[in-house]
Amino acid sequence: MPDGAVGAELLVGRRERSSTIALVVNGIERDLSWPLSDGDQIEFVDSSTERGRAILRHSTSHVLAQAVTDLFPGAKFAIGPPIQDGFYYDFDLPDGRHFEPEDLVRIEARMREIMKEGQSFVREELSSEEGKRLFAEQPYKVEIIERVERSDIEEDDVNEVGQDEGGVSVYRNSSGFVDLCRGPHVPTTSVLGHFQLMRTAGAYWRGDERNPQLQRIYGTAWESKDALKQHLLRLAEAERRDHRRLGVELDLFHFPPEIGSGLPVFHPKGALVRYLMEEFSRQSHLKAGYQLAWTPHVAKSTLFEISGHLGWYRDGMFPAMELEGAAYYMKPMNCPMHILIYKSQARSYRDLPLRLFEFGTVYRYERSGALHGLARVRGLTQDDSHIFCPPERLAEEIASLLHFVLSLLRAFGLNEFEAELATRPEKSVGEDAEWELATDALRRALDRSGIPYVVAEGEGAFYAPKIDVHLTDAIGRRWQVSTLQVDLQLPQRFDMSFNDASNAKTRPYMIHRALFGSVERFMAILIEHYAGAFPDWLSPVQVKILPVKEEVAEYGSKLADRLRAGGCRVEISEANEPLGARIRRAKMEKIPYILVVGEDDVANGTVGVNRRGADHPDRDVPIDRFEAELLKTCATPVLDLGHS
RNA sequence: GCCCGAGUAGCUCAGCCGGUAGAGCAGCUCAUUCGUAAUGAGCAGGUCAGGGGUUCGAGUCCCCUCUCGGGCUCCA
Repeated sequence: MPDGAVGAELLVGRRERSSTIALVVNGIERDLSWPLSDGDQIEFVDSSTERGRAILRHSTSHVLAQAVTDLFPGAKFAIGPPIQDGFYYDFDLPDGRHFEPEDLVRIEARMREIMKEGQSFVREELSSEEGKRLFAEQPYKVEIIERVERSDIEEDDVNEVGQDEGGVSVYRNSSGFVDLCRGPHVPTTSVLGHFQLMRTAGAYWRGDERNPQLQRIYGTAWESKDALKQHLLRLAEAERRDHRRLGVELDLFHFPPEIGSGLPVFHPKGALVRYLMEEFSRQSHLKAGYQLAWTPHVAKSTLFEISGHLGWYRDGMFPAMELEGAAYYMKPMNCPMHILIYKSQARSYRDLPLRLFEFGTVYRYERSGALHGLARVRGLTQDDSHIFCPPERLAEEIASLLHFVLSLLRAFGLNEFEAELATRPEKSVGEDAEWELATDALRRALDRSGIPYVVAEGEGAFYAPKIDVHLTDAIGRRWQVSTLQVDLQLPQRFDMSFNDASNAKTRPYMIHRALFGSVERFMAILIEHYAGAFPDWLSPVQVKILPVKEEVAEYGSKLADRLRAGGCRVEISEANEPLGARIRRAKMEKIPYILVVGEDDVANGTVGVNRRGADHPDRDVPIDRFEAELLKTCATPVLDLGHS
């Protein structure tokens, strides 16, 4: 290649040509038109890789900005980065205008025109002075350039400006549209096209709620028609699994407006699922050496003053109730009350570790816009535990705790985990040595557990480092569930102690830990993970018996009695509507076993078994054999308590 | 909390330019008694989220409140 040749020339005659949209030159992403020098290290960026898609999406967001400025003269544009599955762009429309749903249709049509025109993206580098002149009418762009001048670039800005040059770079389209941008971009708008605008939203400038709110448009964009289609199918699948929809369809819970936002009631089937989840958890805790605790829902201000909650967390609490001269608060956490149980007697090292466990319902004032089905509520039940142990036991305790957490999650059929180790934030309290000891104990526990983890520097609570466990559900979404925190503050605030083996008064370490996180939220995750088809042991109804006609009803009810005696949850659907209709109804209820019994079965002591998910029913199964199968699949899982 | 959108029967939704509310499913009744995803007929079901306003007249237009949805912010 001659010196000064451009990237695109490398591709002539190569198979990668059609899907390569950019280059990586010496480790930096560049346009295909980037001039190359002898000795440059080159990689091709394919549009179907995450890197390629990001470029594609970023270019699509430019086209969006161009379309909006075409259709809304005077619109100011702010930033428009690629994001997971798509892109967005933030605008400030003249006269405080807002986008309406019909606007998206017009904008999308204009974008398709721009793409059809095949406008090229041409890079140009300017001094920041030139940049500010060019964007004189674009205050948000000027603000970004000024940040570049002060070297005060935030993560949000890196798509907008090149960090590696002294000035700024811009991209011009052949139509004259120009945007501040680091690049790279696809060579022309004709490369784009597999996109869809999704929704509009308000978004604060620079993500700060004190700043004015801009109008954001979200879109999705992909390298091919098929990839776009697959993405839209995934969205439809997520909608089908939405726990709020399934909660109504399966008659599990609802949110009565008369009670208030974020305060669910559980109907019999939902309450049963909850009971099963909680009971399994409770039994597991007892087997693992926990002791139960039970504490009230309200407490005097004194308690939360000592704990510090009223100091740091007042805004997140329900306001006070005045009673006999004292202020009472709904508890936002259970820990202070568990500490009082600890403190009810003088503790010896022989009592430790003391592991207290409670399904504690707490109340938190979540802002109305933050509420989301069962996943974000104002009254939630934590499967909360506080473990008090001597300093030297900390590492061992955390390791076995993490093992317990993962075993329990696995028992619910969840297998894909990733943890985050959140370390000391800048604003925090406590001694360095304590932080180090606690963080180190967490890190060693993670190493032993074998699950992948990342270190989130400075993401810890101000009083403690923590491990957060995330899981990936059946359709690849991540949820944060368990949290495990070493508390360096509360033992001091409550002046907790125990007598060690040499009779010295010693401060215990305290571990907070919730495993489901909240029962409500965990149920939401299970509903979505299983698309409402709970594992047999959690299904509110495990077996539905359908007598073909009334004459065999008695056989059906005897069968029901027998299966119930074995501990299974069985319903009968009488023959007052056609069999097909009853099958359909039971299928929609996602019942694991539908049993059809008719004359043949009465004669032979058999059942027709229609298993959830099976293509065909299984006729003439002897009752004994079915019962054995049922008892096996409906059994509560056995927790692996093997100590690591 | 903020921006946008929505709220009509238990559920899903229709209801045009303002003229007094409609379907399917679910429910109830009767008939049907059936072998693996919808039997038929009939009946009942509504303060059109709530309040205020404009109008001869409001589900429809305007204002306020509540609730929900999508985002932003927040999640100690």
